[in-house]
Amino acid sequence: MSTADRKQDTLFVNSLAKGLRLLEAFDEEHHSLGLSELAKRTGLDKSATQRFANTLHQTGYLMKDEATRRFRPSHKFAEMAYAYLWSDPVVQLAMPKLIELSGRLGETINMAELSGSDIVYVARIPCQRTTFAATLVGRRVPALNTSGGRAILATLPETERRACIENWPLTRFTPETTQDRDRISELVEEAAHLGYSFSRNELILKEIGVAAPIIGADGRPVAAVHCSVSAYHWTREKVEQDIVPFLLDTANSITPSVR
Amino acid sequence: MSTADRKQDTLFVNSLAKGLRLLEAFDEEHHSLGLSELAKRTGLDKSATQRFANTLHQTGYLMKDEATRRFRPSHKFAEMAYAYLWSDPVVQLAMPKLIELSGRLGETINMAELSGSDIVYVARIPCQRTTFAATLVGRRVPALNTSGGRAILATLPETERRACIENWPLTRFTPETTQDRDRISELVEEAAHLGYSFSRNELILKEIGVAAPIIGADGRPVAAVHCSVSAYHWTREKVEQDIVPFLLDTANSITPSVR
DNA sequence: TTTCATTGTATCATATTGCGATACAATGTA
DNA sequence: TACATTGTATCGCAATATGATACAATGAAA
Repeated sequence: MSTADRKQDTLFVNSLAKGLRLLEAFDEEHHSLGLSELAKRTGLDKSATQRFANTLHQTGYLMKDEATRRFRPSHKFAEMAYAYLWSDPVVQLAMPKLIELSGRLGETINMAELSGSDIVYVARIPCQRTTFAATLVGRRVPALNTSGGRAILATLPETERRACIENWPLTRFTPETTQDRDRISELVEEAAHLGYSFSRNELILKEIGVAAPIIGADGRPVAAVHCSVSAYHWTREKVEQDIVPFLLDTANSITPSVR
Repeated sequence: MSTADRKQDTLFVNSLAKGLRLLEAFDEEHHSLGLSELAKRTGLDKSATQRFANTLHQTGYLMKDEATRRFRPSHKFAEMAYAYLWSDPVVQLAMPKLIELSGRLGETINMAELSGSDIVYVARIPCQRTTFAATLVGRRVPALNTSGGRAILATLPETERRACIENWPLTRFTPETTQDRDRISELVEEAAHLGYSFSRNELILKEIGVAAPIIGADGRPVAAVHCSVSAYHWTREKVEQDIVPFLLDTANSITPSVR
């Protein structure tokens, strides 16, 4: 390796990086894990896994069930979201407006931010109809598969959004989740034209999603406000008439100032 | 150090533990930090801080503003809460019931769990009146200072709760926050008698809190359902008449089964 | 504008830490 | 009961992480 590479290496602490991989082994499908499962999911050596799991337990990040010897996330995981949400000025700015919108519409209201090729939900105001997964802050889903992601993409320069549509990953959440990149391109162009994005059946069957981008002071998108409703009770026309105007008003009022 | 101490030491990875301290340096008052501030807040050597910050940046946990050279939490912080919330069966069980209660009462509804001498909020259903801090999952506050904490304590055996009241820390959030342990003891005894806890002016002036414990299958408390309302619009009598019955019904319906 | 203080970056000799191989215990399954 | 899998404990050793240090960059005060 070159001198430049070597320079990078001496500022990188491998033990920390490996330990963080244990934290990332837990997700919506892996609530608790034993040492062997942790080693498998992280690709780490068994002894290393034992050391890192023990350290995370002693520092309070993992709880250990002494009977089953399985580890699970502790409250410290939740506390990290608390620190994140305080550090994100858009969240502070948006929260009261999202709550107001939720009160007005009586439907699920979210705010998501672009993160690589995904969006991450940073504010979630649930209603009666909201599934558990859809109530949780921190959920990450592919941008191309969501109205929120498409609303954000729609505000990027044309060549940039075209590259995103061609290259970013897709995931199938329902039998109807769109995997057709041409179709997604059409939907993003439509969103660029309308100023909001519309989706149906993407994450949940019979669920309509509509999202509007939040534009930063620099003209770049920073987030999207999203509303989801049941297709059993709503049509696109009704959504455009009764929800979209308020959604756009809310999104437009959440423009973060220059720091 | 004895052989037993040495045994413990070789399974503890200091570099990981130190790196985690950097993550914990961010909170509601520290949204972004430079290297010197990180070193101060963590007690780590300047070079170590540089290495850990660089590693957390490269692994995606911290974002770095190249202009100001300051670090801030990334979406990975929020994602950790997502993993935690899936791993906590009480949260999954409770969420729809809390949403229903919120719809019925139109006020702020939370669920908090005991964590050491604190409570940590793991579900938050805000309303129009809710302050930003009170909308955030992962917030940690001293148990003795909150109706939720007292509701939980009230269900512990008498000697155990007495020890907690005598020893656990208190924090003053408002000029009216109770620091009188005798008074807290009275309030906890009252909660033991009533089955719910009542507070006023503790975290926010002119805010009334009322909480009911959620008891696990083993008879131990696991969490508390909490409602907060404005003292401008509510009295204790009115809360006891219009909120407490529904609060108790909700708390009683969230009893996690034996695993 | 200059000078000084503070913060950030880069480097290196070295000691200590963390590694991974291994043995054995405990638990689960057939 | 026997075997497979998982978890725990140990140790020799190489590589990592340490912290001291020098210097660059930036900010603040005179």
